[in-house]
Amino acid sequence: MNITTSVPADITPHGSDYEIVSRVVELLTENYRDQPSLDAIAGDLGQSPTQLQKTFTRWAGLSPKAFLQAVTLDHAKRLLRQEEMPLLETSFELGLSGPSRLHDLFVTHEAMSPGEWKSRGGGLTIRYGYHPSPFGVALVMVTDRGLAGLAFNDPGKEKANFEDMAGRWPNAQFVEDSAATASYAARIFNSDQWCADEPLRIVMIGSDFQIRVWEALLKIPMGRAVTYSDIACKIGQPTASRAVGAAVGRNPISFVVPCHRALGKGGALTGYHWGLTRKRAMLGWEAGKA
DNA sequence: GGAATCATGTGAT
DNA sequence: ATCACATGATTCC
Repeated sequence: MNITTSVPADITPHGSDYEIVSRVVELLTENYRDQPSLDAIAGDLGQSPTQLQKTFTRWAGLSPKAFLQAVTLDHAKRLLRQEEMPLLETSFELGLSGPSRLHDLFVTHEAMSPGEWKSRGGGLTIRYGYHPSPFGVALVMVTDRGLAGLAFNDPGKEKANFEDMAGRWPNAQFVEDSAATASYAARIFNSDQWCADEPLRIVMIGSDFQIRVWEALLKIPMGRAVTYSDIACKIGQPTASRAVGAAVGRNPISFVVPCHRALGKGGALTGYHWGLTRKRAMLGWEAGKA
């Protein structure tokens, strides 16, 4: 099969594909040692093997088997080793003024001033909405300056999820307005629309250190990965790898700021705020697009 | 080898 | 001050 034209087929009306897919991913990664057959997995999930195969491939652009390979330690190490090109070398100064191509979807970013950060979102109006995505239902948050937050719901955790996000800017005012967020959602999850004509505007609300880390993440191209300590070096604090981990984990705009491309030094997937399974899913999904 | 243990920077309390 | 971390390197068995 060839290029999956990331049409809405990827994005089912109720995001139910992801729920199936995520369970497949779980099963595969938990038991990859005994190489479970497609039939066995399908049996566990109460699906027909062919149906499952089809759903999965439509979603990822990869067969379950190829997917498993793509999130293997081996592959992750390869992603890391490709470190040759400028990658993070490209100076920050260059990226900071005016629109520039950071990330595969074109992104311009803007950081909140320290004062705005200290006010913890005071005086800020944040509009939010829920939209289907390849990784489950996405919670999208925007300000008039651009995209401020992106999170993913697990079924049943919606409330905790919202509070997690809203709690980051306790003094902001939140208004449900999915009309305002819909265009962002559509744009983000259709790789077709990752083009330069109208860059995606995001606004980073965070401490100085966090913003430096998130900027570094934006420079990781699709299908590549870096380690936490790489990032630490690039922001000029080689011993701060652990702090980097904490900052990465605090990134409010998951996926757009590709926090899923940060791996442990040995290539192992370490943690992910929205669940390790989802991190694997994202990496596999990208492998299918690349 | 693999578990236990440190050194470590940041941000929240 | 103190604590929890999406880390990483070192040191024991």
